[in-house]
Amino acid sequence: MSLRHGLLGLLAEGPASGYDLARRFEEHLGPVWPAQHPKIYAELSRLSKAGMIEVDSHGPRGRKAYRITDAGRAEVRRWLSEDAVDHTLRSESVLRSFFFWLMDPDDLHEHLRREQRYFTEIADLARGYAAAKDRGEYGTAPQTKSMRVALEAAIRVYQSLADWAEWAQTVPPATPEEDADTPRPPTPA
Amino acid sequence: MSLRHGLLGLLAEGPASGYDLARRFEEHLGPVWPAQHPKIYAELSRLSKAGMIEVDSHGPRGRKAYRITDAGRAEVRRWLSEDAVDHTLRSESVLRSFFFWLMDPDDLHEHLRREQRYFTEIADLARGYAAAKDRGEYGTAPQTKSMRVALEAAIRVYQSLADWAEWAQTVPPATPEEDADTPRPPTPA
DNA sequence: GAGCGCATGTAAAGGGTTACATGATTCT
DNA sequence: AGAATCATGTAACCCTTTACATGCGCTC
Repeated sequence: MSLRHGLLGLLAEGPASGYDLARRFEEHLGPVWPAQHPKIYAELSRLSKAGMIEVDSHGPRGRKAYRITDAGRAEVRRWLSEDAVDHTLRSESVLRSFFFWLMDPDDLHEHLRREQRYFTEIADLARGYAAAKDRGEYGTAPQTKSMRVALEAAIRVYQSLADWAEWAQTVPPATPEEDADTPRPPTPA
Repeated sequence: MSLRHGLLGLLAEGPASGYDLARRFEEHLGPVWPAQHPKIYAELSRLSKAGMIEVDSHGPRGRKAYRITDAGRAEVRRWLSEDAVDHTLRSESVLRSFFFWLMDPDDLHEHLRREQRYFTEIADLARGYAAAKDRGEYGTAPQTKSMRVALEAAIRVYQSLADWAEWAQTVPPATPEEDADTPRPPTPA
Protein backbone atom coordinates (compact mmCIF):
# COMPACT_ATOMS: atom_id res chain seq x y z
CA MET A 1 0.00 0.00 0.00
CA SER A 2 1.83 3.04 -1.28
CA LEU A 3 -0.85 5.69 -1.07
CA ARG A 4 0.08 6.23 2.54
CA HIS A 5 3.68 6.85 1.52
CA GLY A 6 2.76 8.94 -1.47
CA LEU A 7 0.81 11.26 0.81
CA LEU A 8 3.64 11.44 3.30
CA GLY A 9 6.07 12.18 0.48
CA LEU A 10 3.97 15.04 -0.81
CA LEU A 11 3.47 16.42 2.70
CA ALA A 12 7.25 16.33 3.18
CA GLU A 13 7.36 19.21 0.67
CA GLY A 14 5.14 21.31 2.89
CA PRO A 15 1.68 21.48 4.48
CA ALA A 16 -1.30 20.70 2.26
CA SER A 17 -5.00 19.87 2.51
CA GLY A 18 -6.76 16.74 1.30
CA TYR A 19 -8.07 18.75 -1.58
CA ASP A 20 -4.58 19.94 -2.54
CA LEU A 21 -3.25 16.41 -2.36
CA ALA A 22 -6.08 15.05 -4.48
CA ARG A 23 -5.29 17.63 -7.16
CA ARG A 24 -1.61 16.83 -7.10
CA PHE A 25 -2.33 13.14 -7.43
CA GLU A 26 -4.60 13.78 -10.35
CA GLU A 27 -2.20 16.12 -12.13
CA HIS A 28 1.16 14.53 -11.50
CA LEU A 29 1.07 11.14 -9.81
CA GLY A 30 -2.23 9.98 -11.30
CA PRO A 31 -0.77 8.26 -14.38
CA VAL A 32 1.40 6.02 -12.21
CA TRP A 33 -0.62 5.97 -9.01
CA PRO A 34 -4.28 6.95 -9.17
CA ALA A 35 -5.96 8.15 -5.97
CA GLN A 36 -9.42 9.63 -5.54
CA HIS A 37 -10.38 12.01 -2.81
CA PRO A 38 -12.38 9.59 -0.64
CA LYS A 39 -9.36 7.35 -0.27
CA ILE A 40 -7.13 10.33 0.44
CA TYR A 41 -9.33 11.77 3.18
CA ALA A 42 -9.63 8.35 4.79
CA GLU A 43 -5.88 7.82 4.66
CA LEU A 44 -5.20 11.26 6.11
CA SER A 45 -7.39 10.41 9.11
CA ARG A 46 -5.45 7.22 9.62
CA LEU A 47 -2.08 8.95 9.27
CA SER A 48 -3.20 11.60 11.72
CA LYS A 49 -4.30 8.99 14.26
CA ALA A 50 -0.94 7.27 13.80
CA GLY A 51 0.87 10.51 14.62
CA MET A 52 2.60 10.77 11.23
CA ILE A 53 0.86 14.01 10.30
CA GLU A 54 -0.96 16.71 12.25
CA VAL A 55 -3.31 19.56 11.48
CA ASP A 56 -1.26 22.59 10.50
CA SER A 57 -4.00 25.17 9.98
CA HIS A 58 -7.70 25.66 9.42
CA GLY A 59 -8.77 27.72 6.43
CA PRO A 60 -11.98 28.93 4.80
CA ARG A 61 -14.72 26.39 3.89
CA GLY A 62 -13.55 23.99 6.55
CA ARG A 63 -10.18 23.61 4.89
CA LYS A 64 -7.75 21.59 6.98
CA ALA A 65 -4.08 21.63 6.05
CA TYR A 66 -1.86 18.87 7.40
CA ARG A 67 1.80 19.02 8.32
CA ILE A 68 4.14 16.02 8.39
CA THR A 69 5.66 15.07 11.74
CA ASP A 70 9.13 13.72 12.43
CA ALA A 71 7.62 10.26 12.75
CA GLY A 72 6.01 10.70 9.33
CA ARG A 73 9.24 11.87 7.74
CA ALA A 74 11.05 8.89 9.25
CA GLU A 75 8.38 6.55 7.85
CA VAL A 76 8.68 7.79 4.24
CA ARG A 77 12.44 7.50 4.46
CA ARG A 78 12.16 4.01 5.89
CA TRP A 79 9.82 3.04 3.05
CA LEU A 80 12.15 4.47 0.41
CA SER A 81 15.29 2.75 1.60
CA GLU A 82 14.04 -0.44 3.26
CA ASP A 83 10.79 -1.68 1.77
CA ALA A 84 11.06 -3.98 -1.24
CA VAL A 85 9.87 -2.41 -4.48
CA ASP A 86 6.76 -3.92 -6.04
CA HIS A 87 7.77 -4.10 -9.70
CA THR A 88 4.33 -4.90 -11.07
CA LEU A 89 3.59 -2.71 -14.07
CA ARG A 90 -0.17 -3.05 -14.47
CA SER A 91 -1.09 -2.18 -18.02
CA GLU A 92 -4.36 -2.95 -19.70
CA SER A 93 -2.82 -1.98 -23.05
CA VAL A 94 -0.25 -4.74 -22.83
CA LEU A 95 -2.75 -7.22 -21.40
CA ARG A 96 -4.97 -6.67 -24.41
CA SER A 97 -2.09 -7.36 -26.77
CA PHE A 98 -2.09 -11.00 -25.66
CA PHE A 99 -5.51 -11.27 -27.26
CA PHE A 100 -4.94 -9.33 -30.47
CA TRP A 101 -5.30 -12.57 -32.43
CA LEU A 102 -9.01 -12.51 -31.55
CA MET A 103 -9.53 -9.16 -33.24
CA ASP A 104 -10.55 -8.37 -36.75
CA PRO A 105 -7.36 -7.12 -38.55
CA ASP A 106 -8.96 -3.79 -39.46
CA ASP A 107 -10.18 -3.20 -35.91
CA LEU A 108 -6.74 -4.09 -34.61
CA HIS A 109 -5.03 -1.68 -36.97
CA GLU A 110 -7.36 1.10 -35.93
CA HIS A 111 -6.83 0.22 -32.28
CA LEU A 112 -3.04 0.35 -32.65
CA ARG A 113 -3.17 3.69 -34.43
CA ARG A 114 -5.22 5.11 -31.57
CA GLU A 115 -2.85 3.63 -29.00
CA GLN A 116 0.14 5.08 -30.81
CA ARG A 117 -1.48 8.49 -30.92
CA TYR A 118 -2.36 8.36 -27.24
CA PHE A 119 1.10 7.28 -26.05
CA THR A 120 2.80 9.84 -28.27
CA GLU A 121 0.59 12.57 -26.85
CA ILE A 122 1.48 11.69 -23.27
CA ALA A 123 5.18 11.40 -24.09
CA ASP A 124 5.07 14.85 -25.70
CA LEU A 125 3.22 16.27 -22.72
CA ALA A 126 5.89 14.92 -20.38
CA ARG A 127 8.59 16.31 -22.69
CA GLY A 128 6.90 19.72 -22.45
CA TYR A 129 6.94 19.67 -18.66
CA ALA A 130 10.54 18.46 -18.65
CA ALA A 131 11.62 21.28 -20.97
CA ALA A 132 9.88 23.83 -18.75
CA LYS A 133 11.68 22.42 -15.74
CA ASP A 134 14.99 22.53 -17.62
CA ARG A 135 14.36 26.20 -18.45
CA GLY A 136 14.11 26.75 -14.70
CA GLU A 137 10.39 27.45 -14.64
CA TYR A 138 9.80 25.35 -11.56
CA GLY A 139 12.77 26.58 -9.57
CA THR A 140 15.67 24.52 -8.32
CA ALA A 141 14.32 22.99 -5.12
CA PRO A 142 15.29 19.35 -4.61
CA GLN A 143 11.67 18.22 -5.03
CA THR A 144 11.60 19.61 -8.56
CA LYS A 145 14.78 17.72 -9.32
CA SER A 146 13.01 14.50 -8.40
CA MET A 147 10.02 15.56 -10.44
CA ARG A 148 12.36 15.93 -13.38
CA VAL A 149 13.59 12.37 -12.87
CA ALA A 150 10.01 11.08 -12.73
CA LEU A 151 9.19 13.00 -15.91
CA GLU A 152 12.13 11.36 -17.61
CA ALA A 153 10.63 7.98 -16.76
CA ALA A 154 7.30 9.05 -18.25
CA ILE A 155 8.97 10.29 -21.44
CA ARG A 156 10.93 7.10 -21.95
CA VAL A 157 8.18 4.64 -21.03
CA TYR A 158 5.40 6.32 -23.01
CA GLN A 159 7.68 6.82 -25.99
CA SER A 160 8.60 3.17 -25.91
CA LEU A 161 4.92 2.25 -25.87
CA ALA A 162 4.23 4.60 -28.78
CA ASP A 163 7.07 3.00 -30.73
CA TRP A 164 5.73 -0.43 -29.84
CA ALA A 165 2.25 0.44 -31.10
CA GLU A 166 3.76 1.73 -34.32
CA TRP A 167 5.88 -1.39 -34.74
CA ALA A 168 2.89 -3.65 -34.02
CA GLN A 169 1.10 -2.16 -37.02
CA THR A 170 3.83 -3.55 -39.25
CA VAL A 171 3.33 -7.12 -37.99
CA PRO A 172 1.36 -8.96 -40.68
CA PRO A 173 -1.97 -10.35 -39.52
CA ALA A 174 -2.21 -14.07 -38.93
CA THR A 175 -3.13 -15.78 -42.19
CA PRO A 176 -5.20 -18.96 -42.13
CA GLU A 177 -2.37 -20.98 -43.70
CA GLU A 178 -0.13 -20.17 -40.78
CA ASP A 179 -2.50 -21.49 -38.14
CA ALA A 180 -0.65 -24.77 -38.24
CA ASP A 181 -0.86 -25.49 -34.50
CA THR A 182 -4.59 -25.24 -34.19
CA PRO A 183 -5.97 -28.70 -34.71
CA ARG A 184 -8.39 -28.75 -37.59
CA PRO A 185 -10.26 -31.51 -39.36
CA PRO A 186 -8.32 -32.72 -42.42
CA THR A 187 -9.52 -31.11 -45.61
CA PRO A 188 -10.99 -33.74 -47.87
CA ALA A 189 -8.69 -33.81 -50.90
CA MET B 1 -12.22 -5.06 -14.46
CA SER B 2 -10.13 -6.96 -16.96
CA LEU B 3 -9.57 -10.24 -15.15
CA ARG B 4 -12.89 -11.50 -16.51
CA HIS B 5 -11.72 -10.69 -20.03
CA GLY B 6 -8.23 -12.02 -19.46
CA LEU B 7 -9.71 -15.36 -18.47
CA LEU B 8 -12.03 -15.40 -21.46
CA GLY B 9 -9.11 -14.55 -23.72
CA LEU B 10 -7.04 -17.42 -22.39
CA LEU B 11 -9.97 -19.82 -22.64
CA ALA B 12 -10.45 -18.77 -26.26
CA GLU B 13 -7.19 -20.65 -26.95
CA GLY B 14 -8.68 -23.86 -25.63
CA PRO B 15 -10.14 -25.47 -22.49
CA ALA B 16 -8.28 -25.01 -19.22
CA SER B 17 -8.81 -25.42 -15.49
CA GLY B 18 -8.59 -22.73 -12.83
CA TYR B 19 -5.24 -24.14 -11.85
CA ASP B 20 -3.95 -23.92 -15.44
CA LEU B 21 -5.16 -20.36 -15.75
CA ALA B 22 -3.56 -19.34 -12.46
CA ARG B 23 -0.24 -20.71 -13.68
CA ARG B 24 -0.51 -18.89 -17.00
CA PHE B 25 -1.30 -15.65 -15.25
CA GLU B 26 1.67 -16.07 -12.98
CA GLU B 27 4.06 -16.98 -15.77
CA HIS B 28 2.99 -14.73 -18.60
CA LEU B 29 0.39 -12.14 -17.71
CA GLY B 30 1.48 -11.62 -14.10
CA PRO B 31 3.90 -8.74 -14.74
CA VAL B 32 1.15 -6.67 -16.39
CA TRP B 33 -1.94 -8.14 -14.75
CA PRO B 34 -1.49 -10.06 -11.52
CA ALA B 35 -4.18 -12.58 -10.52
CA GLN B 36 -4.15 -15.07 -7.66
CA HIS B 37 -6.04 -18.30 -7.64
CA PRO B 38 -8.87 -17.33 -5.27
CA LYS B 39 -9.86 -14.52 -7.57
CA ILE B 40 -9.65 -16.76 -10.60
CA TYR B 41 -11.86 -19.50 -9.14
CA ALA B 42 -14.42 -16.91 -8.07
CA GLU B 43 -14.44 -15.29 -11.47
CA LEU B 44 -14.80 -18.65 -13.22
CA SER B 45 -17.92 -19.36 -11.16
CA ARG B 46 -19.36 -16.02 -12.17
CA LEU B 47 -18.50 -16.51 -15.85
CA SER B 48 -20.05 -19.95 -15.74
CA LYS B 49 -23.25 -18.61 -14.17
CA ALA B 50 -23.32 -15.93 -16.88
CA GLY B 51 -23.12 -18.58 -19.57
CA MET B 52 -19.82 -17.34 -20.99
CA ILE B 53 -17.95 -20.56 -20.16
CA GLU B 54 -19.02 -24.10 -19.35
CA VAL B 55 -17.44 -27.18 -17.82
CA ASP B 56 -15.58 -29.06 -20.53
CA SER B 57 -14.31 -32.07 -18.60
CA HIS B 58 -13.65 -33.46 -15.14
CA GLY B 59 -10.20 -34.80 -14.43
CA PRO B 60 -8.28 -36.39 -11.54
CA ARG B 61 -8.19 -34.62 -8.14
CA GLY B 62 -11.43 -32.81 -8.81
CA ARG B 63 -9.96 -31.02 -11.78
CA LYS B 64 -12.54 -29.07 -13.76
CA ALA B 65 -11.63 -27.74 -17.18
CA TYR B 66 -13.75 -24.97 -18.66
CA ARG B 67 -14.55 -24.29 -22.28
CA ILE B 68 -15.50 -20.88 -23.67
CA THR B 69 -19.00 -20.53 -25.17
CA ASP B 70 -20.05 -18.47 -28.17
CA ALA B 71 -21.40 -15.84 -25.78
CA GLY B 72 -18.01 -15.75 -24.07
CA ARG B 73 -16.14 -15.41 -27.34
CA ALA B 74 -18.46 -12.58 -28.36
CA GLU B 75 -17.84 -10.84 -25.03
CA VAL B 76 -14.00 -10.86 -25.35
CA ARG B 77 -14.29 -9.55 -28.89
CA ARG B 78 -16.70 -6.85 -27.75
CA TRP B 79 -14.29 -5.84 -24.99
CA LEU B 80 -11.33 -5.71 -27.38
CA SER B 81 -12.98 -3.56 -30.00
CA GLU B 82 -15.51 -1.49 -28.07
CA ASP B 83 -14.47 -0.89 -24.47
CA ALA B 84 -12.29 2.12 -23.81
CA VAL B 85 -8.72 1.27 -22.81
CA ASP B 86 -7.71 2.19 -19.28
CA HIS B 87 -4.26 3.67 -19.87
CA THR B 88 -3.22 3.80 -16.23
CA LEU B 89 0.30 2.45 -15.87
CA ARG B 90 0.60 1.77 -12.16
CA SER B 91 4.28 1.70 -11.21
CA GLU B 92 5.67 1.87 -7.72
CA SER B 93 9.14 2.38 -9.17
CA VAL B 94 8.13 5.62 -10.85
CA LEU B 95 6.01 6.72 -7.89
CA ARG B 96 9.06 6.40 -5.67
CA SER B 97 11.11 8.56 -8.00
CA PHE B 98 8.98 11.57 -7.08
CA PHE B 99 10.42 11.24 -3.59
CA PHE B 100 14.06 10.55 -4.38
CA TRP B 101 14.97 13.95 -2.95
CA LEU B 102 14.13 12.53 0.49
CA MET B 103 16.75 9.79 0.19
CA ASP B 104 20.32 9.76 1.26
CA PRO B 105 22.42 10.07 -1.98
CA ASP B 106 24.26 6.82 -1.32
CA ASP B 107 21.05 4.90 -0.65
CA LEU B 108 19.56 6.39 -3.79
CA HIS B 109 22.53 5.37 -5.88
CA GLU B 110 22.36 1.84 -4.55
CA HIS B 111 18.62 1.78 -5.13
CA LEU B 112 19.00 2.88 -8.75
CA ARG B 113 21.69 0.31 -9.40
CA ARG B 114 19.38 -2.40 -8.12
CA GLU B 115 16.49 -1.08 -10.20
CA GLN B 116 18.65 -0.99 -13.31
CA ARG B 117 19.78 -4.55 -12.69
CA TYR B 118 16.22 -5.74 -12.16
CA PHE B 119 14.77 -4.07 -15.27
CA THR B 120 17.67 -5.27 -17.41
CA GLU B 121 17.10 -8.79 -16.20
CA ILE B 122 13.42 -8.75 -17.12
CA ALA B 123 14.12 -7.17 -20.51
CA ASP B 124 16.70 -9.88 -21.24
CA LEU B 125 14.27 -12.57 -20.14
CA ALA B 126 11.63 -11.21 -22.52
CA ARG B 127 14.26 -11.04 -25.28
CA GLY B 128 15.03 -14.69 -24.65
CA TYR B 129 11.41 -15.72 -25.03
CA ALA B 130 11.03 -13.56 -28.13
CA ALA B 131 14.09 -15.14 -29.75
CA ALA B 132 12.73 -18.62 -29.02
CA LYS B 133 9.42 -17.64 -30.59
CA ASP B 134 11.26 -16.21 -33.62
CA ARG B 135 13.14 -19.49 -33.96
CA GLY B 136 9.74 -21.14 -34.21
CA GLU B 137 9.88 -22.93 -30.86
CA TYR B 138 6.30 -22.06 -29.97
CA GLY B 139 4.77 -22.85 -33.33
CA THR B 140 3.00 -20.46 -35.63
CA ALA B 141 -0.54 -20.40 -34.19
CA PRO B 142 -2.10 -16.93 -34.13
CA GLN B 143 -2.05 -16.86 -30.32
CA THR B 144 1.73 -17.15 -30.32
CA LYS B 145 1.91 -14.27 -32.75
CA SER B 146 0.06 -12.11 -30.23
CA MET B 147 2.32 -13.39 -27.49
CA ARG B 148 5.26 -12.20 -29.58
CA VAL B 149 3.69 -8.73 -29.79
CA ALA B 150 3.18 -8.65 -26.01
CA LEU B 151 6.79 -9.75 -25.50
CA GLU B 152 7.93 -6.90 -27.70
CA ALA B 153 6.11 -4.48 -25.37
CA ALA B 154 7.84 -6.04 -22.38
CA ILE B 155 11.25 -5.78 -24.04
CA ARG B 156 10.79 -2.14 -24.96
CA VAL B 157 9.20 -0.97 -21.72
CA TYR B 158 11.58 -2.77 -19.36
CA GLN B 159 14.59 -1.72 -21.41
CA SER B 160 13.43 1.89 -21.28
CA LEU B 161 13.11 1.62 -17.50
CA ALA B 162 16.58 0.08 -17.26
CA ASP B 163 17.99 2.95 -19.33
CA TRP B 164 16.11 5.41 -17.16
CA ALA B 165 17.55 3.95 -13.96
CA GLU B 166 21.02 4.12 -15.49
CA TRP B 167 20.50 7.71 -16.59
CA ALA B 168 19.14 8.69 -13.16
CA GLN B 169 22.44 7.63 -11.61
CA THR B 170 24.17 10.35 -13.60
CA VAL B 171 21.92 13.11 -12.24
CA PRO B 172 23.96 14.95 -9.61
CA PRO B 173 22.42 14.87 -6.13
CA ALA B 174 20.76 18.06 -4.89
CA THR B 175 23.36 20.21 -3.20
CA PRO B 176 22.39 22.47 -0.30
CA GLU B 177 23.27 25.65 -2.27
CA GLU B 178 20.73 24.75 -4.91
CA ASP B 179 17.81 24.49 -2.50
CA ALA B 180 16.90 28.06 -3.28
CA ASP B 181 13.16 27.56 -3.18
CA THR B 182 12.96 26.09 0.28
CA PRO B 183 12.49 28.96 2.69
CA ARG B 184 15.21 28.92 5.30
CA PRO B 185 16.07 31.26 8.15
CA PRO B 186 18.77 33.75 7.12
CA THR B 187 22.22 32.61 8.16
CA PRO B 188 23.61 35.08 10.63
CA ALA B 189 26.61 36.63 8.91
C1' DG C 1 4.64 -44.32 3.18
C1' DA C 2 6.55 -39.69 2.91
C1' DG C 3 6.65 -35.76 0.37
C1' DC C 4 5.63 -33.01 -3.41
C1' DG C 5 2.77 -30.96 -6.68
C1' DC C 6 -1.98 -30.79 -8.36
C1' DA C 7 -6.36 -28.94 -7.55
C1' DT C 8 -10.18 -26.50 -5.52
C1' DG C 9 -12.22 -23.62 -2.66
C1' DT C 10 -13.72 -20.28 1.69
C1' DA C 11 -13.02 -16.36 4.84
C1' DA C 12 -11.26 -12.21 6.27
C1' DA C 13 -9.19 -8.18 5.49
C1' DG C 14 -7.37 -4.59 2.73
C1' DG C 15 -7.29 -1.45 -1.21
C1' DG C 16 -9.81 1.44 -4.44
C1' DT C 17 -13.80 3.51 -7.15
C1' DT C 18 -18.32 5.51 -7.74
C1' DA C 19 -22.25 7.63 -6.11
C1' DC C 20 -24.26 10.36 -2.74
C1' DA C 21 -24.44 14.37 0.25
C1' DT C 22 -23.49 18.83 1.99
C1' DG C 23 -22.14 23.41 2.44
C1' DA C 24 -18.99 27.64 2.04
C1' DT C 25 -16.73 31.10 -0.82
C1' DT C 26 -15.58 33.43 -4.86
C1' DC C 27 -16.44 35.13 -9.41
C1' DT C 28 -19.37 37.10 -12.93
C1' DA D 1 -28.52 36.04 -8.02
C1' DG D 2 -26.49 32.19 -10.13
C1' DA D 3 -22.62 29.42 -11.41
C1' DA D 4 -18.27 27.60 -10.64
C1' DT D 5 -14.99 26.05 -7.61
C1' DC D 6 -13.32 24.87 -3.11
C1' DA D 7 -13.64 21.61 0.46
C1' DT D 8 -14.86 17.63 3.22
C1' DG D 9 -16.78 13.62 4.12
C1' DT D 10 -19.96 8.88 4.17
C1' DA D 11 -21.81 4.60 2.13
C1' DA D 12 -21.98 0.99 -0.93
C1' DC D 13 -19.82 -1.62 -3.84
C1' DC D 14 -16.16 -3.84 -6.32
C1' DC D 15 -11.54 -5.67 -6.81
C1' DT D 16 -7.53 -7.93 -4.85
C1' DT D 17 -4.54 -10.23 -1.58
C1' DT D 18 -3.40 -13.27 2.24
C1' DA D 19 -4.36 -16.83 5.20
C1' DC D 20 -6.75 -20.88 6.07
C1' DA D 21 -8.47 -25.47 4.80
C1' DT D 22 -8.80 -29.78 2.46
C1' DG D 23 -7.78 -33.75 -0.13
C1' DC D 24 -6.14 -36.52 -4.25
C1' DG D 25 -2.49 -38.73 -7.07
C1' DC D 26 2.02 -39.44 -8.41
C1' DT D 27 6.91 -40.35 -7.60
C1' DC D 28 10.74 -41.92 -4.95
